[in-house]
Amino acid sequence: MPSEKLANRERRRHQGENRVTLEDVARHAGVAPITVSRALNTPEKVSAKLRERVDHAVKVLGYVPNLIAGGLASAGTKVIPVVVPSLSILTFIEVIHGIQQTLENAGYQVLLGSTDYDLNREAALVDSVLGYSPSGVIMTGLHHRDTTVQRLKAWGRPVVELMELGTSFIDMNVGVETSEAGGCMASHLVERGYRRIAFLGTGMERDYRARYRYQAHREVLERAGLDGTLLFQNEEPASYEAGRRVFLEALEARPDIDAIHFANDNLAAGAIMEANRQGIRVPEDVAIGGYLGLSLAEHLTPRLTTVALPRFEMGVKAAEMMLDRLAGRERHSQRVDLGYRLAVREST
Amino acid sequence: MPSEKLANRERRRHQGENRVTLEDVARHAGVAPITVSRALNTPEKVSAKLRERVDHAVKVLGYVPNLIAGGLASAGTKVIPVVVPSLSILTFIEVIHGIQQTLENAGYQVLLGSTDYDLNREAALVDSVLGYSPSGVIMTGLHHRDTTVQRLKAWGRPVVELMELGTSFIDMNVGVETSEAGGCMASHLVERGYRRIAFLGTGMERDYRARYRYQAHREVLERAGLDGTLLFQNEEPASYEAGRRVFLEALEARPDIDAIHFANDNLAAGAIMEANRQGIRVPEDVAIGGYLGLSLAEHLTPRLTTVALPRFEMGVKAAEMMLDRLAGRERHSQRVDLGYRLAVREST
DNA sequence: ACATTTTTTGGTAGCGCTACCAAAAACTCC
DNA sequence: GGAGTTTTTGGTAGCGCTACCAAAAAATGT
Repeated sequence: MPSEKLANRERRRHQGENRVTLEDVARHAGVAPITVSRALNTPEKVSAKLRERVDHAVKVLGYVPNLIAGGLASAGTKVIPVVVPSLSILTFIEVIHGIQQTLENAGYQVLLGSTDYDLNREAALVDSVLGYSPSGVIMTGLHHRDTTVQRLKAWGRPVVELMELGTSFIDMNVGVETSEAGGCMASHLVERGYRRIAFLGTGMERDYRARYRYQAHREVLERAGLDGTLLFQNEEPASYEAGRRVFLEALEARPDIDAIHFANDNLAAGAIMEANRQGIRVPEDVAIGGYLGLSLAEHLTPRLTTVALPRFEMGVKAAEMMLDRLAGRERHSQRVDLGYRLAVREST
Repeated sequence: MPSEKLANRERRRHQGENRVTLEDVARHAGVAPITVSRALNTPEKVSAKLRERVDHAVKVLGYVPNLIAGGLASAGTKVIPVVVPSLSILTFIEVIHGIQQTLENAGYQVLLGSTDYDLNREAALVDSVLGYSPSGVIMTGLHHRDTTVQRLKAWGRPVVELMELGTSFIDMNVGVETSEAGGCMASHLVERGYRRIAFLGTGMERDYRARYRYQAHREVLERAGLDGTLLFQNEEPASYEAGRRVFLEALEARPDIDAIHFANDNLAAGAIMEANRQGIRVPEDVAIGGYLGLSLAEHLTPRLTTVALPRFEMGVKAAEMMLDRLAGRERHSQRVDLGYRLAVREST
């Protein structure tokens, strides 16, 4: 025989938590709960007199809106997951910085996810963060598992994919033509008259964008009648030390190399610093070019020639595209090319 | 005269969303909704046979748990806000990396907040993120508005404050003795025999930890009978360029300086690279010490002497302390000193 | 075979807010 | 002053899941 239904008060959950709710604020202010909600969220719909009473009650009671309940009731939160392959690579850090600053200023929160270049992990992460009913998702790169693409398309809310540009993207795409950017450095080295140009990279097994750049590098060299297969790589994560090591490896294997195209500036910087220590003159003995545009590039001796990406701006733009979409504005194209810049300095 | 109550189906919200809910999964699997919830969250409480039916239904229907609803029902989410003063300073980036990796591996999500060294902004941010009913909060530094401290203490869930160690903290504290660390470099320079030692920093108006280190630097010098007031600073954000500039400023103002204690490695690296360009010999003409332990320090010519902080480890430890608390374990002290290390290299 | 205990499964009110519908109050026009 | 319109305020079911209580089934012991 079922027991009698408990009164609401008796059946209460989370005993002892005793948090102030919107209902408490409503009672204190002498208005309906929905008026408190309106006062906080759409104050223009509430008279000045009642707004004042509500604001006072909020202050006196120390009320903090429960965004979980609000999110459930309105089918969404002001959270934007940002999914990147790595948090130890400065590129993504600067992008995140641009995103976070722009979104936070617009009243949104960034949920941070890192896939470690693993598409299965990305798929699981996307499933997980969608559970928070975010307003949209910002993710890195155009390569995903089919399930991830399908899931996000079916989800139907704004998605920005950033870094490289492509012709096929889920919703919006912002970045640079990554192959073209790689080819740009190769062209520069060829135009400078170098003949035995090597490509040095690390972690390229996982970093397909670096592979694209090598591809483009190769094509440029072969079109110029040069050997594009001088490639030195390993799977170390990119670092100054990795750059130092792969640089020494390359010079030992092929002392005739007259220019090196590094997959990124960290590697290039490590090489330049090692060259300085060993009395190898850059660019006299070997020219060095990088990719990314780290600020360090301007301070090295010699200053590093690099292909500079607008990383922080990319983050800002991705966030702006997201916010415009969320606000129902269509100010941006769905595909935005931010362009890169060849910064020719002393190292070539 | 009020209209008749609408049937549930007729009164349904969010028309057209048509998302798969746990109830749909329950119907498909032929079990109660709570059984689906248990199968997903505490599978050991469900028989293997029913678990299989549930898992199959989840897959067939493409169900994604609504963590908002789950969070409301259970009075909490598996989200951990991480609040840092800046996303453009490598220190905090590496800490965030340690935190995020550890929490993500434990099934938690990081909500990222940046205060830009503004305690009012921090207060607003804390109020905002508490609205998501997070499991705990990780924040940077021990300086907060009184309202922030009161709010977090009243909240009663785990809070970790990281970076500098103190005697008064909200809940848990992990970091290093920041003054002692600053004094360490000063002692090193004094012991090395330098007599006119300057302290160079930027952004110290906002970065109280740097001020603490200057304070300690000063005390060490004055205890050694030396002038501790040789201070060169401005409010530029720390960068290689800022380091370059303040370095040149200091040398111009006081050509007799024989050693420089930089507030951080970015500044020190900028100075060393500029010294190289200008033919100023380090440490012969002027010795240089830094603070932080950037990997760049090991690659410069000369290699930089620095006080190294375990930044990534600090993040990992903060997250572990949080997770232990959340799991009801008391493996850690509430105050963990990670220690720093004086890395003596060529620049002194 | 039955009693007792343990394990598994289920019902439902409620977590806190808001979308939706509606009523009341205020304002404007004739 | 009353009719019509606009603005402001209110009631409540429901968003999706789960804590709590309870029932049913299975397992164990005598």
